[in-house]
Amino acid sequence: MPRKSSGNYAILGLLAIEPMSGYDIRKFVQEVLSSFWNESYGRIYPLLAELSRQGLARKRLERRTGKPDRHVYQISQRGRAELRAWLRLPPQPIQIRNEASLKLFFGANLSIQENLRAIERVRDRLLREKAALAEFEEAQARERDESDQGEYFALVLRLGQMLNQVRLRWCDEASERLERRSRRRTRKEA
Amino acid sequence: MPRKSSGNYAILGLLAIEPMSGYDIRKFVQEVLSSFWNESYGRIYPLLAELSRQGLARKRLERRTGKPDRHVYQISQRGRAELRAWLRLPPQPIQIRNEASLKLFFGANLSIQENLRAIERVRDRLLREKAALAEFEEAQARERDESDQGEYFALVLRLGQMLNQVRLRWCDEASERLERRSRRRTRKEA
DNA sequence: AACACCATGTAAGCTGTTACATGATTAA
DNA sequence: TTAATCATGTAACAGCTTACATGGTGTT
Repeated sequence: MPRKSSGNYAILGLLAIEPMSGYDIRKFVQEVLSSFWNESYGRIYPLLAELSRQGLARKRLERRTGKPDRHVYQISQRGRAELRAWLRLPPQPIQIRNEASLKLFFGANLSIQENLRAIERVRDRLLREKAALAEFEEAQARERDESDQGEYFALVLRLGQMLNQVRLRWCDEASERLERRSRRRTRKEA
Repeated sequence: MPRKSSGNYAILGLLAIEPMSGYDIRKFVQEVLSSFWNESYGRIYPLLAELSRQGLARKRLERRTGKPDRHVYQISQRGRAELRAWLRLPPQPIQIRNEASLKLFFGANLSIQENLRAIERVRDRLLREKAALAEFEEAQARERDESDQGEYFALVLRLGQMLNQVRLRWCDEASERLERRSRRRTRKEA
């Protein structure tokens, strides 16, 4: 049996937390998982249909007044079993494409000043992320969710915060190093 | 004009460091860039051909005795200009798929012990990465490369080390939290 | 002779994004 | 009525991996 792609299981895992629509899933992924996962609409809807066809999730129409109707998917017992089996497999290696790092690695092709500005922009992004993470933490603290799901959510949130913090520290360090180098250069030219 | 994919420029950037063959590029990416970038053979060779067709790199056959001949690509002046233009564009957002984090996020579907073992495996991977990074640092220190390229290499190497370190710290913290939770649970059952 | 590494390339097929099409509801 | 958000889906295309095919060279 060819191993199914992780996208299937990512969605199955979310349905195991609570029943969701495709729209919910997209939102959840963007808001909560974005620091280590992504799924687009173009994948979510076909994958939901497939999960439904395979009997791993059940689709039901939720009629609502005041808001558009929606298709809510609920994980089945077989779905949970498949999810657990997948969770036990060794994880695939991390896949990453960090264009900002790549560009800095090629920084020798630009001026030091341009690279300093690039690092500044990275820092801005990190500060915005930091604020978003802090909001999550507050929301979490307010909810006082003692469930297992709450615990694992807290763990990955903490990882996100630690990574964010260390990246910010790196920005400071890198800026300082480049500024020193820039000053050394000006002195030599004089 | 449709914006070309970053793969083109990643390869162009490597050729700007020194002339390389497809094989060299693959090796370099795996050894040096793997913490933030990846390119497979299936992309490298077609992209090299395209760069050559567009006049951004020149291909030449290097005949060697004692080793197989190889096709070495050298960046052209136009290639350097295109590279600089790309470097100045704002970077694409980070793309990441971290299956290990995703699985831990879904940890509530497994036992605490299973999740602890998963974290142990992550830690092992990180320790191996740490050793590889330390080797790089030593090689760097030995070379005493004072060029700009050496400086930018050192910067991204440093980022890699800081991220590795903080991830290891997170493993310790997460293990401790889960162990506490596990003990609390056993007490309650008693 | 076998294995490891060097070296180049292609084809099939999956993965994943983007743009498009469609329409409901709510608030300004 | 305009914009924002909620909501579902598809089609075209680009990105990317994997397996395969092929062959040279060096070491054990």
